[in-house]
Amino acid sequence: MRKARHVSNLEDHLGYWIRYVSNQVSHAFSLKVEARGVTVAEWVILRELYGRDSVAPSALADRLGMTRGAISKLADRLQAKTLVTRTAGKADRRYQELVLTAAGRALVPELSDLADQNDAEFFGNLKSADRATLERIMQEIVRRRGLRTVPID
Amino acid sequence: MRKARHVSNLEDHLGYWIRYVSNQVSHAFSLKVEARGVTVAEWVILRELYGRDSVAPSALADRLGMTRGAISKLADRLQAKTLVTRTAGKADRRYQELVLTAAGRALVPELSDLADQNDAEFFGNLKSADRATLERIMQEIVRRRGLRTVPID
DNA sequence: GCAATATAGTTGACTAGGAAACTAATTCTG
DNA sequence: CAGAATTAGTTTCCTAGTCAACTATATTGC
Repeated sequence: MRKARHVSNLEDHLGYWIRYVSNQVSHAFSLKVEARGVTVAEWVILRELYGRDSVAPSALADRLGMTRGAISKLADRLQAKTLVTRTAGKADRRYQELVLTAAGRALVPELSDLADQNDAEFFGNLKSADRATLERIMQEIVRRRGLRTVPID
Repeated sequence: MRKARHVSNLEDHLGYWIRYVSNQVSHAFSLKVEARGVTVAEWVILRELYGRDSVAPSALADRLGMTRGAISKLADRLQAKTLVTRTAGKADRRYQELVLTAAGRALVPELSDLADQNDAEFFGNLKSADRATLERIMQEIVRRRGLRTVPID
């Protein structure tokens, strides 16, 4: 007789539920920002540039946990949309200086509003104790695993 | 003088933290299953087929919230790995019958163990009250938004 | 019962990202 | 100070999805 082997259900895992919610939140947000002509990844870059004089692609790659190749292509797109400029560094010409254009600078607060809106849409109904618990647990997990990069996708 | 405009930080959003954790959990899981030669999406399909006589690709597409094109290609790969078979339906030849092979059937419990392991790795240290709260909140959000598909990516 | 319509699955064009090979600029070292 | 090693960014190839056009089968409605 075959040994009875336990096979857990997908829904038995907390990771399942978190991914579920995360995907929905991200997808909803992606619809919102794409109506403004940018992707979520582009939004994150714009947000990182906002309020800074200039940022090097490599710094973004490190901070966002993406490859330099990916940042290079993102910068291409953002430049094509005239939301950022890209110039060779003065001191060290290996580095580039990514800078928001006026259009980019104007767009960030609008996208930020969309982010606030999106978050409220999903989490606004939570009781504030639940909100706080959720935030604490997530941050605990992040801290415990010593993670460092901004999640993009 | 320019109007002061509030721009929220990325980390001000619960969605940010959840995506962060979700990405880490998924990525860790993906490394585990890929060491067994399958992707996360393939695992989800295998799990859906497990314990069922046969499932049609279209049913998977609906259930998993993926396009039929994606399922078609996934089925190609799973077939190439000889984990599933694909035969035209007897009654209605438009439908296919996806069925786990013996190898597929044997693999599912192992992958299921990896899923358990991965979940424990991230959430095992939580106090059980926190676990319960987290699960409740996530399910509440899912229920409130009337969502229905299994999250893949 | 046959044409119009609907449904299941496939395919090709496209997107976004990762990996690794590549180029250009800088720094290190002997 | 010249050659080696390092670093920043780009590019090519690959993967895994979506979307939309397409094929094949089944159903519907004169």
